Amino acid sequence: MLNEFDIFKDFLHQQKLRWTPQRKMILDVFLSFDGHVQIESLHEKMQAQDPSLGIATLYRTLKLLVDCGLVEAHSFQNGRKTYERTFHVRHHDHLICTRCETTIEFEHPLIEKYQLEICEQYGFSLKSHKMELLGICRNCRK
Amino acid sequence: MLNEFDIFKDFLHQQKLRWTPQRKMILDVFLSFDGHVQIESLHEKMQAQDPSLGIATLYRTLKLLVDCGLVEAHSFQNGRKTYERTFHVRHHDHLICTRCETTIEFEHPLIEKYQLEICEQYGFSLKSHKMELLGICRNCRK
DNA sequence: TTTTATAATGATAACGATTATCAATATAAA
DNA sequence: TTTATATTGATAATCGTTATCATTATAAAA
Ligand SMILES: [Mn+2]
Ligand SMILES: [Mn+2]
Ligand SMILES: [Zn+2]
Ligand SMILES: [Zn+2]
Repeated sequence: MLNEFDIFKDFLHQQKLRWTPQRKMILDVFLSFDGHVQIESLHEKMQAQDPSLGIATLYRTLKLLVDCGLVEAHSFQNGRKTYERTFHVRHHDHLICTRCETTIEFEHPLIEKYQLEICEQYGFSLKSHKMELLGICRNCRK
Repeated sequence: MLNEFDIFKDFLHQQKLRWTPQRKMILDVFLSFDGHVQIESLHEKMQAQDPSLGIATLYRTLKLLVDCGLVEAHSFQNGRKTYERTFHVRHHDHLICTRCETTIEFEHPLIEKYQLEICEQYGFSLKSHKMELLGICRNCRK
């Protein structure tokens, strides 16, 4: 049973790239978080474990993880990206509260189906999609 | 019958802001474009009409136009924003070709309906949404 | 029509997240 | 081992957008 580390290793090998202690540690740290993570949090935790690790390597590795399909990058609100694991995680879209920045995850099979229909209609080959519903969450409405 | 200029003027007045020749010209130039416009195009056309007009004012005015609801700002691909008029233009979402950056506009009433249902379910007050389908367009697939 | 309070302007410096650069080092295949 | 080349960390650069600030323009009030 393949886990994320094996998948990443295979990907690197296929691309003639190399498996390094830095990449291992970054994947390790990334997986220790749940949900949406920001570079800043990853960097802090990394620094705690090994202060010699540079932030450029963190950015580079995250990009590789996205390329190999283990991670999804979101550009929600404030210009900062967030990262989310996708391996053994169901696809979903997001409700985003513009007041407290909380996100709620949801999925709707019919919306996904209609998206495909629309693409067919225009001869479009769908690779991915982004759907964000922006508003005020239950808590913030009180 | 109100047009964009009247609406903008009213908005400014409500907010105790001022109607200036620069704001008039920027709205004028903006409306002379169809579809999605980038700052760069607006700036070029502005410079042609009046080279003394500064780019800071362009950014500031676009932001006001978004605030008053006449314009929608998109952050599609490369970090650059595009602007689109919304007055007397039906709401729609976008198919975006990641190869040639062409966009196709579409609307799907049921998708919109399900979005509302999801929000109700989570006690969420929906303000706006963003839905982008990314892939390869018919032309680029050939 | 002045006066007056304050909003707007243009030039340009600053911002800030991400990328590029580069010399030193590490990896892995031969 | 050797060797080709990928990777690293430090840091400079990028670039669209904002903030700053002194000067000027607007519009309501007098
Ligand atoms: Mn999520
Ligand atoms: Mn559009
Ligand atoms: Zn909230
Ligand atoms: Zn295309």
